Amino acid sequence: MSHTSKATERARCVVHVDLDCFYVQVERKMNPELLKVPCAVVQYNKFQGGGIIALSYEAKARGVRRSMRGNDARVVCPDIRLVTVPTANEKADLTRYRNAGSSVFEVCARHSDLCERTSIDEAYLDITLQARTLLSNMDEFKRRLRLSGVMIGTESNLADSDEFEKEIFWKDSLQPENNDTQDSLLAAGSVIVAEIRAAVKDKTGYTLSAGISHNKMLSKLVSGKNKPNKQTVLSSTKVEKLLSRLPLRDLNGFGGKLGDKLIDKCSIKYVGDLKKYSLMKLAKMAIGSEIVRINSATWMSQACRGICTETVKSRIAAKSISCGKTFRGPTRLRSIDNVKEYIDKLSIELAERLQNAKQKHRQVAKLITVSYHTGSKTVKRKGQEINLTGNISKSRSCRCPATPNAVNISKAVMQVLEKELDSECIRAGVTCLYIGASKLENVRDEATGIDTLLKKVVSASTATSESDSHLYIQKPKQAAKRRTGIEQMFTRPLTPYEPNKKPNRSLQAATRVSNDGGDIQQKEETKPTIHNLFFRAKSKSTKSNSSIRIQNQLTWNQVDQTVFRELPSELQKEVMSSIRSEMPQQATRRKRFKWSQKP
DNA sequence: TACGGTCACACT
DNA sequence: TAGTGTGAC
Repeated sequence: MSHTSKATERARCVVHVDLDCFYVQVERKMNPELLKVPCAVVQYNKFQGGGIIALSYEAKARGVRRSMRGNDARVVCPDIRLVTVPTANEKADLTRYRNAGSSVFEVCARHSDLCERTSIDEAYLDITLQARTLLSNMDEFKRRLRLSGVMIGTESNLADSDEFEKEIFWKDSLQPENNDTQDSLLAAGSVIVAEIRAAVKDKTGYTLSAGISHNKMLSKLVSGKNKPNKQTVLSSTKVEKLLSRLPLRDLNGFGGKLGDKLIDKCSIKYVGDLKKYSLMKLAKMAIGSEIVRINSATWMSQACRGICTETVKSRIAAKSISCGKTFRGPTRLRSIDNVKEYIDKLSIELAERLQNAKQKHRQVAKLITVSYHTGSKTVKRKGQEINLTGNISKSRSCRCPATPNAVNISKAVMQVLEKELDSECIRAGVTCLYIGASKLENVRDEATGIDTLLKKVVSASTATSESDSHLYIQKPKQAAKRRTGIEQMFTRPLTPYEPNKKPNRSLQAATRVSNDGGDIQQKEETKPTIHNLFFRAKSKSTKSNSSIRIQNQLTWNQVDQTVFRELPSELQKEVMSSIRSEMPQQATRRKRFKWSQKP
């Protein structure tokens, strides 16, 4: 990556924070006897000692693995301490971990520009502006650097790593003196992250690890490289080499069926191997009898080059709340009464959590969804049992009751289920029940006191900007015209570009699609799922044609210059060649300008 | 009949 | 929209 001042201006400092063996930390805080001994947190303990959901580093060192049951863990580590997750309403109750996580990310949110919680124990932070500010004052930088204990410019913590890792992962080994490098931004970021981690430790007692880099994908990739309780920096200069040797499945998004397919059918071993497929080849590439979708091809094409333009949002509250339970083996539910019994229990938990969301985040749900799995459906033909459908999984929704207490939720859910669960389903047995609340919207204050009225005014004037509040505020969604592939990646409507509105412009997130009213909606990055990467047999014939056809519709005027500039030169050439046939003269001028930045 | 309980999100 | 499926932890 070039170190032009333009690149430095655009560079972001994105952090991924990850709490170390979090459930264990929570249990240890409650019971210090568990400190420094091998221990694991298990869920339910009736079947083979329960399923392990968290492990201390001492237990990992003794050979215990997450895939083991509690009993297996005792075999390899006889003195392991097993702590059982509390239960409520006959199911595992994760409230204590959820709340502990919230306390951590509230601290993070107070200390960073943007904090986006992505799971019970992980979040992304964007500290670009803070890092830039720190970088602009070298004396201050050096003072805080000394206090933070961050080692700048030395290779450390890698004594046990192999030579390749030593070259790639430097723990905060960046040179901040040269203000014009992107690395200096990360160096300043390192100091800020160390301060945030110290604040979290101080306020909550929990330790976390962090990855610091220029985008979400890269920071997540390295946040676990020096666990526990350490942070790792990934310089942009090391990205290409790192990805060239990174096993494909290790990159976020490739860990599932997609990764398997690419490895099996295309002999791709490392992330970098994907680069040998051009964007167009990725789009047309056959994997078995299936074809990669073009919009996911663009995602892959960027990912294998270390490009990820997804922005960090400001949100620490969940967008949906759900709870459920599986009923394996003999516990499967075989009567509607039995189903109701558990829906009642789940409703108690959901109602409590909704109450909490209202108090804490002023959220109210609009939609209730129930989903269930049943066993196989079979019929008898000519005296033989024939399996018709295999397991069934379905979900149905209904409006959330105005007063979402347990009784009302259960009543609404059962109304749906009684229609849905026919005698055949009941005969097959229900193996899984989930209920959830979604479409969480920001509730208006209902009290009428003068202070509340004042608050209302304040919230109306400020709460529309996500960055002004750490609460997630649901914006009215508008149906965007869906665009795919290259068109989606490079086009933008004719609206003024606001360079300072966000720390960095996002590539696909910058794809703003005009709606009827001229409103703008941000289209987020396409996530690669096996579902959206491969055409299913039934839709193959029609959909593939429309996807591939997109390249012919692209014109130079639709190309987003800021997006184009960020692409590696080979991708730029590819895009150019795909539209060259209709290039107008004006475009030629632009083209020369662009090429001049990429020698 | 044994990797559970949750989340987010893409796509149709 | 509502429903289905994937992926991650």
